[in-house]
Parts: sequence; structure tokens; C-alpha cells
Amino acid sequence: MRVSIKDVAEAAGVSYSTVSRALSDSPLVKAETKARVQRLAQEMGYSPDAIARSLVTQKTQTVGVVVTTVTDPFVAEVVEGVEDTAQANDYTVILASAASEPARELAAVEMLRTKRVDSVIVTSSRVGALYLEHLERIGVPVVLVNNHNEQSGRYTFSVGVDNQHGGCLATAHLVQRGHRRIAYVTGPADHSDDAERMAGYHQALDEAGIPFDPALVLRGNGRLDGGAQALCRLAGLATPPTAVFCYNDMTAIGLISMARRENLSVPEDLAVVGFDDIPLAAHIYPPLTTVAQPQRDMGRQAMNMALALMIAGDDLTVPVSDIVVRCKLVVRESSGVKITLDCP
Amino acid sequence: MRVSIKDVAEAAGVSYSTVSRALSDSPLVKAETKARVQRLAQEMGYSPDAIARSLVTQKTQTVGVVVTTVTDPFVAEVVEGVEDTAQANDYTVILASAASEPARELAAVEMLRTKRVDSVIVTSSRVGALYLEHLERIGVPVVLVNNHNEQSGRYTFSVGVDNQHGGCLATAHLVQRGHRRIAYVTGPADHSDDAERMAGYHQALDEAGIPFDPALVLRGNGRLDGGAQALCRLAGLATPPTAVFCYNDMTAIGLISMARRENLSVPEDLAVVGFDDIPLAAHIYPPLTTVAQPQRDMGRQAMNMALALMIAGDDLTVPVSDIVVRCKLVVRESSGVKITLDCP
DNA sequence: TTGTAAGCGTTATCAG
DNA sequence: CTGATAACGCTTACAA
Repeated sequence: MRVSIKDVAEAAGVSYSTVSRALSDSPLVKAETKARVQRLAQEMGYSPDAIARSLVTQKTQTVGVVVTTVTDPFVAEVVEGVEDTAQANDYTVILASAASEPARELAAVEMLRTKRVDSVIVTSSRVGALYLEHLERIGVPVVLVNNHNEQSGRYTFSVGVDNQHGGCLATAHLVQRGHRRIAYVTGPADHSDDAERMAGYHQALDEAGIPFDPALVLRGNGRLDGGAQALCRLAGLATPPTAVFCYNDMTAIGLISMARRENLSVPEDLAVVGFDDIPLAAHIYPPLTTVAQPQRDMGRQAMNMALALMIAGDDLTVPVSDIVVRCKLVVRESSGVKITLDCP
Repeated sequence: MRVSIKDVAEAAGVSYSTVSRALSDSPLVKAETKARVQRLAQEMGYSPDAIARSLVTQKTQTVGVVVTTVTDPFVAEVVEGVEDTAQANDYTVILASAASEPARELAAVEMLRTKRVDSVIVTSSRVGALYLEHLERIGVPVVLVNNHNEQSGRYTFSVGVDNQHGGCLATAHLVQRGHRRIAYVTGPADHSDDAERMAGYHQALDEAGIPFDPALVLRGNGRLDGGAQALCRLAGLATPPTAVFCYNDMTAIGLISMARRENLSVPEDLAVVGFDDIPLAAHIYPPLTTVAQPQRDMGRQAMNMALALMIAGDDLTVPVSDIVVRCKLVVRESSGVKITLDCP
């Protein structure tokens, strides 16, 4: 049997409310008894029961994190950032992967509701289109990461980069390097960040006076295989592009890998730009030019925002607003720029 | 205010125990009332409170997953596997990253205990050396992934590959390709899997009659930067190796990337073999020869084992034993074998 | 088939 | 400063 607060009370010869106070270091208890109780609890191997505590406090000190998959390095970094600051603030993370399957995503949200999480953080999914109302119904603050927050609700906020700006940066870079036929490989369907990045692509083309060619937009899925398949389709085009901007780094890496098999060299035959700047981006060959997002920091900020919202509670006067973090272009060799570096 | 079982009871004009039964689809309640109650609960937006439920059932339907970092693709895959089968069995995952810091790892375990998880799964950390006893004290089944399980305790089991065999496979492959000076780059300190892989390295050298040279063992950390640094040290050696076996793929990728900066070509100047076969391994350049572990499946098996242990409870007659899954060498170009493939 | 009541381990509100 | 006692929302004997 587990030792409860009652057992400690008995052993210490005090009432269990005193034990409760002593353990929560309440000033309402004599220093001496406090010390004795604490020592005793320690000795007896007492461990507080968060379940029981939550039932009365109506707080679980828990946040739910919904992701498509932790297998995507971008997501992993964000989750790590969330976990990091959650831990530092005595919160616990419940992880739910939804594998981009609407049904699982819905189920995950329902489960988080049942588990009474104090807040929910959602990373790049099509939540907006799909189940924002479900989320809001659970009645706790929701923070969206890289998800457009249309109806900035009473409790729903977002942190993300300016995706359109990023997409524009990437595409303009390729334009500047002399490319005219530039392709875009999309991410998974219905993700708002994908739409925004593509809008940036459009914008850059417009600004350069390059007509938009729908044949140059290829559907990917945000994963390696999506990029690889896109390359095959690209390579089969009558007049293939000389450059390609990819929804994210994983797509770009898959695409580059397949290009090699197809005997296309990057960047000579095809310049490639990604998005995210996952840690690996600098380490593949050729090193990937990409739009960097401060992934881990975004996770931290999301958690901090959740924290702020939870503290604010029903107090609507607390000012919280969506956070837009800076993204920037990181130029490496995949877009044609040669770089040499020495061993540090 | 949230709608509770009592509210539904009132609305339905029945006692709340009846509602409880109806919602858990108990056969002890008339079909008609059951249907009515369920519909009503639905309409009123009732959502069961897992906290309250757990308090009485003494089960949380939750597993704690302790990792070094989800940022390592190997770990991410394992976690995904765990999450996957957890979800399929109505369990929820609490994630705790410990960043290889003993203090955080300890804190994580304590937190999982407080949160009353029904089981704990630990992925590649130095748990064995560090706090196995802490884990056992929490009194729930523990499953170790790729962690040597010395004192296969009453409740502690493991799933993993035969690391020594894998290390041997990798090294023997390099020997077979004619290498005599083969280096090993270690993982983080005190990880049992690292020690075992290195033992395999030793074994293969022995079997080939190659004397072991301690100068060829370099300390890494299981991450990109560790591999990169190792390369720099290797390159500085009087007689550098012609091949290197790395603790894991991330190390290998970091090392290869730095080799390129140093104008060493892989595999011509230096053959490289990794361990894990993370999804990216096939997509980098040169494609990485590595020892493949069925990562996601290992996660699934770990969760299934936890499930079995939880069901077994105190029934010691249920036979559970450590699981060793097969690992195999996947030969790609980084160790010198040219491969050509077409677009599928 | 349904209702009553006890209890899960805490915190919190009163009195003393 | 300390001790009863009432919740918290639910499951589950035990009665009816």
C-alpha cells in the first residue's frame, strides 16, 4: 500500500490537515512540527498524489501538446521547447500525435479534455479548419503554433512566424540568383502555414514580374517521401524548373536525395530552398539554404503564453496577443552559394 | 461551470449512479434509460472527468515516457511507436525530456510518481546506473528501451537490440572492405548501449586479428556536434583511420558533414558506418551505411510490454521477459559501396 | 433495474 | 497554531 497523508499524520501524532499544511510549507504551522512532519514524510517514502490534489484544486498542472508527429524535426524542437519551460514551471506535458488523421486529432482533443489539462498547445495541423470549436469547448487556453488564428478567440492565441514573408524571402532569393522558372512543393493539405508560404512565393514572383505557372506547384506532404516524389514529377516536366522552394526542410531533403539519384546536381541543375532550418539542414550535402524559424524558442514562447493565459484566467483585462517571431533566410550551398569553412 | 454527472442525473431524473452506469455502458441499466441518459449527456456537453475517475479506480490510464531528448530522430521514432499503441489502447502519454541531465531525470521520475502513471518507459539514458531504484520505488512496471537491464527486477524489463552484435556487424563490414585502422566514436557517457556497441567493435577487431588502438576511440555525445568534433580530432591524428564506426547516425552525419569541410571525401578517404537507421540515413549524401534498429516497432513493443505488465499486476505467474529485437546492417554508400537506383 | 452511501487522497474553511 | 469537516466528481458495494 502507498503511504498517504493520513499515514504520516498518524505516525507524527497530528491531524492530517496539519500534515497537509506542513508539506505545502504553510506558515500556519509551527516550525518544529513542520520539520518533524517533513522528515517523517520523507522517511516513510511519502509521495503526494497529484490526482487527489487536482480533484480539489481543479488544476492539473498539465498541458496537452497536440502534434502531427514528433518525428518531424521541426515539431520535435518545438515540443522540446515547450517541455523545457513546462518543466521549469512545474507543469507536465501530455503528448498526443495525430499523424495528420482528423479522426485521431479529434480523439486526442477529447482525451485531453477528459484528462482535464489546464491548457492546450497545438503544432502545425489543420486545426483551424478542423476543430477549433472543439478545442474552444474544452474551456482552457489554446495556443496555436504556426497556425493561422482567424478568430482570435477569447482564449485562443498563436505564436508563429510570418510565413508569407518567409516564403517571399526564399523565392526572392532564387529570383535574385537569376532563376525564372521556380517551383513550389507544398506541404500537407489544408495547413494554413503552407498556404501562407505559397502566398509569399506568389508575391515574390509577382514582384519580379514572373508569370505564375500552375504546373510548377507540386503537392508534397511535408515529409521526405513527398519531396522525393515531387522531384520525380518535376523532372518529368516539359520545361523543368531550375529552382524549387519547398514547404519545409524535410521536403527539401527528400527532394535533393532523389535529385541525386536522377543525376541532377544541386545547385547546378536545380537550386533548392527549404523552410524551418532544422538542425540537420546545415549538415546535409549540399548544405541547405532555408528560412530559419527559432523552433525551440517558439515552443518556449508558446508555453509561456499558455502560462500567462492560465494565470490570467477569466481576467480579460490581461493583455495577451498573438506573437509573431522573426524568420530569416539562411543562405547555404543548395541555392548556389559556395561556402568554405574551417574546423573550429 | 462544467457539467458533471450530477447535472445529467438531474436533467434525466435519475440518480447519478444510474448515470454513471449508463455512461459506462453497464448492462445493469435498462436499455431505454441508458439511451436517454447517453443522449442527454451528449447534448449537455458532458465530458467525463478522468481525474475523479482515477482517484477511485487507482488507475490513471497513463504512461510516463522518459527520454533524453525527442530531438534525436531515433528517440522520436520510438516515442511515436509508444504513443501509437498507447492511443490504440486508451492510454495517454506523459512526456519527460531529461536532456541527459541527471537532476532533471530524477525530477522527471519524481513527477511521474506524483502523477501516478500506471507505467514508465525509459529510452536510452543512463537510468540503469543512475536511478533504477528510484524507478522501482514508484511501484509500477518499468520498461527500458535499449538499456541494459542488469537486475531484471520484479517489474523491470527491457526491449532492445543486441547492441554488441550490431557493433560487431558494423565493424566487421569495414574490416571486410579492407580497412585496418578503424575508429569508434562513442555516444554519451555511461550509456549501456554505447558500451555494448563498443564491445562489438572490439570483438570484430579481435576476430580479424587487428590490434586495438585506444587512440582510435573518440568521445562523442550522440549528437551532430559530437560527431563533427570527433572528425576534427581524428583528422589531426598522426596516422588517421581510414574508416570510422559511430555510436549512432546523428554522430555519423555530423562527422560526415565536418569531413566535407575538411576536404576529406567519404567513403574514399574515410568510410563511415552509423547505428539506428533513422529515416534520414538513406537521404543524406553519401547515403549512410548503418545498423538498422526497428525503432518504431521497438516503441510499440515497449508499450505492449507495459500493457502486459499492467494487466498482470501482482500476478507473478504471467511470463514476461526481456525482448531482443533483430538489428541488421544496411549497406549504403558511406562505407564505399556504389549504388544506383531509379525513380520508382 | 435503480437508488443510497461510502470512499478515493487532497485542500480549504471553519472553529477552537 | 491545530483539528474537524466538508467538498472535489466519480465508481461501486449494498440496499431496495
